[in-house]
Amino acid sequence: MRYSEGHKASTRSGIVQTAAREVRRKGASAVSVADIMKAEGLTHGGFYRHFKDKDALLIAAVETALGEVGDQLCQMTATLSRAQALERVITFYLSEAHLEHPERGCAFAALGAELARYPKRCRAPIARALDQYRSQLQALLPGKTDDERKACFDVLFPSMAGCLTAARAQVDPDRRKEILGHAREFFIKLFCNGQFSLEKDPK
Amino acid sequence: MRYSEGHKASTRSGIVQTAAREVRRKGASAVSVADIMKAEGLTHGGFYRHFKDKDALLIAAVETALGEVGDQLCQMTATLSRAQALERVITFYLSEAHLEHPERGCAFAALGAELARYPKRCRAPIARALDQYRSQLQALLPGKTDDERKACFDVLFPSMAGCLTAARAQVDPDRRKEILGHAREFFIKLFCNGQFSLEKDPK
DNA sequence: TGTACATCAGTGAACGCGCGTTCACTGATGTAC
DNA sequence: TGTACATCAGTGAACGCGCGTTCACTGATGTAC
Repeated sequence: MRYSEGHKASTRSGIVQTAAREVRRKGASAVSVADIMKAEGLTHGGFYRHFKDKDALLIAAVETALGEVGDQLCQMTATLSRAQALERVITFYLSEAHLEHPERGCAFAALGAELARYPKRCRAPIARALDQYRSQLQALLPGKTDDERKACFDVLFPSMAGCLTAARAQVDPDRRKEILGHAREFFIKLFCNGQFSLEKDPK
Repeated sequence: MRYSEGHKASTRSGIVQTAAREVRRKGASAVSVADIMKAEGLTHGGFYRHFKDKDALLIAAVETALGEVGDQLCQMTATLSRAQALERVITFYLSEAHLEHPERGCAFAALGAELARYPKRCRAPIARALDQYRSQLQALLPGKTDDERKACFDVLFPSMAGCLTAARAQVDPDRRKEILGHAREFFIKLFCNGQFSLEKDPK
């Protein structure tokens, strides 16, 4: 059968969206090409009309997942002052919703160390996507220059991701919330209540 | 053939050691029972004389890996004051040696989100092992009570692990070191140069 | 002391399974003439 | 306008492969008598 204009692009986009969700939920190695295609109502054979191989899908999925959350964070803080924006970002990132729904959340938190173990060909595009995530979000962070804001990102986001992951690694719901609470309290106090200055020490 | 006393225990221990290393290097799903046994000079069939299944090995490997690094951190700080110990811990955790050698480092940093996706039966033992890691290391952390030190662990270790993971996810060596440097500078400044107090606000 | 049997860590062929990937095929529609 | 052919997203059987797990077997040594 012949399909309408844009049909192929929309199929591809659906595959990527589903992959972005499932990869965050189960990890890259636990997600199969056939599962993704089935979720889209297709069969596995057609996959290779859209992607060279599974690695290409993984790259697209991670890029999409990071972009989605980046956009979401920018949107939800668009009308806020920088100080309010930062508190909003931290509160959202360390929220119970984010804890319970890795499949809709930050891909770095969901995949973490897996990203560093992807096949060689995937590493560079993924590293680039992470740096792009930083570029997108740096405007929300404190610092007088872009370099300072970037340095802030390099610490704040991976740190929050680590705490979120630690909470997710726990089983007991109270313990999960406890870790998240400790982290939220810490980062809010630190970055929003002015107890710590990120400025360089005058040498 | 019949083996000397303690032979079985030492074989088992060798399997666990190798698994602890390889799991941190490649991730749990990329390590096969056959590979581990081969590395021990054995064949895959004998594995089931030592472990019920692969999950049981994973649990033992994670417990062992966490315990090793916990012991190492305690030993290297045994003769130091608490302030010196904390700086030593941060410097070691965020060192380039740790960056480049996940297979000998912190299992939480090496496995991260994977731990939260292990088969159900593994989750509780692993969560317990993580809490034991915290109990072992809390004495090195600032805080007036055990609860305060535990809360400090809940933030500091996952945060450092997240930053280490972010560095490992990068490809360019300079960028890897840059992230690690930002994190080291931040945590040292914060916890060792007294710019931030972890005490609760008096309400 | 000698003999028959029990033990049990380790062997390696075999199993069923799910995976990524390939490929001949389908069939509705566009296009050339 | 009608006909023959080209296009190409999607199908589903088939492939080779590596995996976790099972199991009948091995063989050196311990033990019972």
